[in-house]
Amino acid sequence: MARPRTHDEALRLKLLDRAGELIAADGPKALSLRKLAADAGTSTTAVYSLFGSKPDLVNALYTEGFRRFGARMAGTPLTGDAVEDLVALGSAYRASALADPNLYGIMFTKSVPGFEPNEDAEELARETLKPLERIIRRAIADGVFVDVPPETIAVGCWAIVHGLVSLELTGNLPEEFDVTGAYEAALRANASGWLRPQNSGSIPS
Amino acid sequence: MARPRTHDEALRLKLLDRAGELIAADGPKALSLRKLAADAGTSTTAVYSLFGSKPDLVNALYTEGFRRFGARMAGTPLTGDAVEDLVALGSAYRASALADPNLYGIMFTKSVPGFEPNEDAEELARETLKPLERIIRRAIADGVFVDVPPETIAVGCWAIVHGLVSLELTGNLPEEFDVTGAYEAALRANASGWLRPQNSGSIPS
DNA sequence: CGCAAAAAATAACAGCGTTCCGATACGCTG
DNA sequence: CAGCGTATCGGAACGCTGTTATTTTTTGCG
Repeated sequence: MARPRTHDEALRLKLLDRAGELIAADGPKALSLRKLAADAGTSTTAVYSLFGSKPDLVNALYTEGFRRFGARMAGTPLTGDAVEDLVALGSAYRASALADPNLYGIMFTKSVPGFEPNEDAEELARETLKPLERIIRRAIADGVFVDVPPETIAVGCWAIVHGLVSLELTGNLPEEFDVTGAYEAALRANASGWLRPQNSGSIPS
Repeated sequence: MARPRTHDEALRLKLLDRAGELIAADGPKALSLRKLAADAGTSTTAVYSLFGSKPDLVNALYTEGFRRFGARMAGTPLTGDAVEDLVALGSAYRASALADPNLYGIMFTKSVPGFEPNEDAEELARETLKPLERIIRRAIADGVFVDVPPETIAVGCWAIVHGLVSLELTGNLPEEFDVTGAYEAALRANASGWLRPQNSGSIPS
């Protein structure tokens, strides 16, 4: 009845892969549909038939980014000590960002101007923060953390890791700064701030 | 000797003003030199003779943003209580961001793709964080905060306010979330985490 | 075998930042 | 006062972008 499609799943993956490379190498600005299509040996139309538009292509990258990010978070070994576990999750968060800074920009800092994630992608993104919530809920239930809404603490934890990573990636940290050390100290200080008074005896040096 | 210039300081201010409005209204993506020039009743060449390029124009916006931001920070009344003063500065930071979110994006989240602030602008930006450093240095000297490099604490404080504000501006906070309350609680928890043990008795509820 | 339909590639469109170039309008000089 | 030199300006042009329309190609079925 018609011509069989060659814009298949393989090409879709190839384009996604190459798009990731382009962004990782030279930032979101360097991702051009024309260059992308030329690199993949096809035409710009392929992107439109496979993804719909450039924002939709970015949405696919966003989703893939959160898949990897979620795997890192869910795969972080936990000890049961809430403060240490929050530090560990924060370190995984940072490692994920440093592994592909430009992908991180797409995921967390709206670095591609016209792009907004769709509902599915946002749901996936929210899902990746579940390990964080679990730790906090348990710590509150066990009386280790103060009894405030868990969202409050979760947002605070997310904020400090996101803030630290953003500052690091945008080059806003001082020269000759022990990033890893300061990062862990800041995470520990932040987490310790939510300890109930009788548990707050141990403060980092 | 030659034709007198009509691309003068007044036009420069007019362009900057209008550029700020365009960005504030529809985001950095909506700032087009052609539209800007047309709105100001001049030609695109004017922008190039007055600023040099689009990134240079954005640099002027960046500088103006940090001038206002610095005034807010320096004008925040302080009490001498380190934790409360850090909360106050953090609230001023948030107020500044909410007053013009898109300007905040230019200043702190590299929301204009090709733009990098020049050396003068970066120096001005660093200067605005001086009040933060002063508070921290005194708190360490007074034995209120633990004896770590002040940069470590400063970065931690900057990170949490930047992280919280970023999450708020990108719409990543939960629905029906008491932002102001959670913001202050998180700031207080973070600052409290740097208290020396004997001073850490009072934790927010 | 030819025809219709589906898919892919090419070309076109509108917009962008930037640069070039001809037109313009002034101050100095003769 | 006329005319020239020159600094300045505005419009047009260049190369790029994302997107859309059009044309070409390819295929299975009657």
